Amino acid sequence: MQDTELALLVDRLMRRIHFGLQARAPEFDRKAVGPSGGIVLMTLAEMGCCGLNELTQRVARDKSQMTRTIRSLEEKGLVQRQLSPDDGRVSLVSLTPEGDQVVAELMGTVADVIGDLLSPISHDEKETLKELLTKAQL
Amino acid sequence: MQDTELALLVDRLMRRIHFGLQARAPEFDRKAVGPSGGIVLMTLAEMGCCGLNELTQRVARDKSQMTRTIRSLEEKGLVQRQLSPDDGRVSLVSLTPEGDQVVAELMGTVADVIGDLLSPISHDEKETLKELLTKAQL
DNA sequence: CATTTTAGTGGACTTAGTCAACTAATGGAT
DNA sequence: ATCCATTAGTTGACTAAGTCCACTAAAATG
Repeated sequence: MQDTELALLVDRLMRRIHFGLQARAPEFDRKAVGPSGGIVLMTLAEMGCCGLNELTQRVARDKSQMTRTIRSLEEKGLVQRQLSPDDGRVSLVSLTPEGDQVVAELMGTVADVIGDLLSPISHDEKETLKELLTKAQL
Repeated sequence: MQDTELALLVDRLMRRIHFGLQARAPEFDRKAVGPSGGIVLMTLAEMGCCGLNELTQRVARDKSQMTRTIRSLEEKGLVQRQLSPDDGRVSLVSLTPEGDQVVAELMGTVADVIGDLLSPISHDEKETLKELLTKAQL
């Protein structure tokens, strides 16, 4: 019943990651992708080429918002789209080479920030945490 | 190095909780406190009476935003403030009886939503998750 | 075919976050 | 005491993100 605490813990952790990244944004976010762009880019790196809708589901955001985020990333040359040959409705999104590079930098910084934040727990505990969160989400 | 994944996992979980609550908001959020108000109320329940700044640190938000959130909750009669007798700068914030009640309903719904979302993992695993997240944050 | 779903887009609006400037109380330092 | 730096909180102006709804066009259903 008091799993409520979990919501607060997750929220706090998220916010702290956010703050950590924010502080270092000037150093690494040359393309000004911002938090939402960053999430999308990293997710895209994880999923490879995929439909916009699929991506939207994964990051659990509104599809209209995703349209705008992708457009912005496209304008920055980090992402490209092409119509699916199989289904004329879906537009497949993928990282450009430049996008790959931005993702790499981004991931480096994220890993740094998380490393700092989670320094109180051991490597094994981090793995456990990751496993649990992964398992929790289907 | 690929702790990056953790950021995505945490973000996703947060978003799913958010969606789950959003969907049920009409049923329980009579006071329209919204996500940010909800976080503050629950945190306040956890901390008891505390200074605004202390609260701001805990929820890891901007203090100017907190000023506004608290004012809104105050106008709804869910929260009250009084100047600290020890320090004329700090205004102590606490839940009103009505605030307590709103928090109780809110926590019920949050527990529900999290229960649904985390159904793939066992009770023990949930405890582990909570412990790890707690330990991770000092 | 006609109908319903599904993918994606656009508009209008609300909420939340950001950043800098400001007031006022406090805690030292001399 | 008094000057100075710090800390708590507030305000304003702005940007970013989320939400909701209506819409187009391409599948899928049957």
